[in-house]
Amino acid sequence: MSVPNEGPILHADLDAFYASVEQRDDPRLRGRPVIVGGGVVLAASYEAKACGVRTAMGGGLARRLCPGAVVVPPRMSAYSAASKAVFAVFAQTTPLVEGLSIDEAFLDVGGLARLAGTPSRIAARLRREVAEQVGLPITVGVARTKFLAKVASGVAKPDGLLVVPHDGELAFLHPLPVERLWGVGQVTAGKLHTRGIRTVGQVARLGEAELVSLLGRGTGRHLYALANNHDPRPVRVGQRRRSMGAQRALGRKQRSPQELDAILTALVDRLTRRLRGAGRECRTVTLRLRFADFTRATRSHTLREPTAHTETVLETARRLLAAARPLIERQGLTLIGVALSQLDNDAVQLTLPFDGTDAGDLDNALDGVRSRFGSSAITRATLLGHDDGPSVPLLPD
DNA sequence: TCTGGGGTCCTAGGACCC
DNA sequence: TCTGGGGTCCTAGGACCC
Repeated sequence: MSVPNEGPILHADLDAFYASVEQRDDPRLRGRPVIVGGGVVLAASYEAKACGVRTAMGGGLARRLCPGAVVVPPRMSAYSAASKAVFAVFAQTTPLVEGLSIDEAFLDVGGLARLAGTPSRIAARLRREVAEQVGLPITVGVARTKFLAKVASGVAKPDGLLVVPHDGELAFLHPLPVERLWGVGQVTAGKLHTRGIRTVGQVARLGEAELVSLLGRGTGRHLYALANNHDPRPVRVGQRRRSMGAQRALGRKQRSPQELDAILTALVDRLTRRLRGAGRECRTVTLRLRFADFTRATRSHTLREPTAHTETVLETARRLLAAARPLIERQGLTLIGVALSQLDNDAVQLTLPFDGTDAGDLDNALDGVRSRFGSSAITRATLLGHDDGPSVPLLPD
């Protein structure tokens, strides 16, 4: 579903989301550096960011950089409740909301002008309502296109509001460093830097052919369009998830095949449960591996028929793992993950099981018990004695 | 800085079909 | 015997984002 790109578009982005929720819920944390997460930083408050603490940083380094920081364990249910409340405020503003992650969304407010005032008034009210109703700071960028709105919110952070006027788009965009462009990460920025290109304006002065030869067709064309301010993408409502994954870092420790199988089983168990909970089925099962030297590999298999059955997915994942055994023994394994893709809607089951047992019924029975008594109520025999660790959803920043 | 977890999209080669 | 062009699907890798 999409709507015509009339704009203006708001990009609303919660600031240091997990850390802000912690500061909201515990007044003692306000104004202090807060780090969410133990072994690795899941989120840092702006006070902690000022010391150089960044998301995904190791916990040890973060503590050295910011000895005064309060480190708190993540409370995922609190964050997802806060996210729901914020998205409810978005929905009060306009039905045309495209969620990007747990803490970020585009809102198309074109056509609202007569009812709700100018875009900047709408954005200011949105910020006020999120503050009053949910108690969290949020930054909003306003522009004619999604890309410019997103760049604007990035520039305005934290707790800011920035409107890019129609007649000031290039003046806003061109002085910015190339890293501000959506889709420019370390690799692309590095390639541009070696050519002496540091600003968006310099990118815009290159020809499309030149960018394509430097960066490849996909990235080259993408950057050419963005730097020249061509972003026709409309706000899309009701986008469905295209894949679902779960992974687990293993550290340097050697794992026995039995241990690996137990971890794999736990990952598949968790994933297929989520899959069924969402009423979806998958066709492709991908095994993700990371080795001791931090290189990665994937092995995948596509099934003839879509499935949401734990045993079917597990069998496929086990075969992929078995086939990768020599690779793992050579390279050493530091992470194992499973991703499910080619997701379909769960069709009504028309086929009857030929042997009188229905794997789906067993899955549903197990899911039911778990949702009533918690996921620890039923544990596979192979998992006893192994801790699968907590599951962590999308990072906020 | 010895390094989470969950996603998206793009590219390229090979198999297979017409 | 040597050979076209086009399309789709699958697999694997890579860059990037939050």
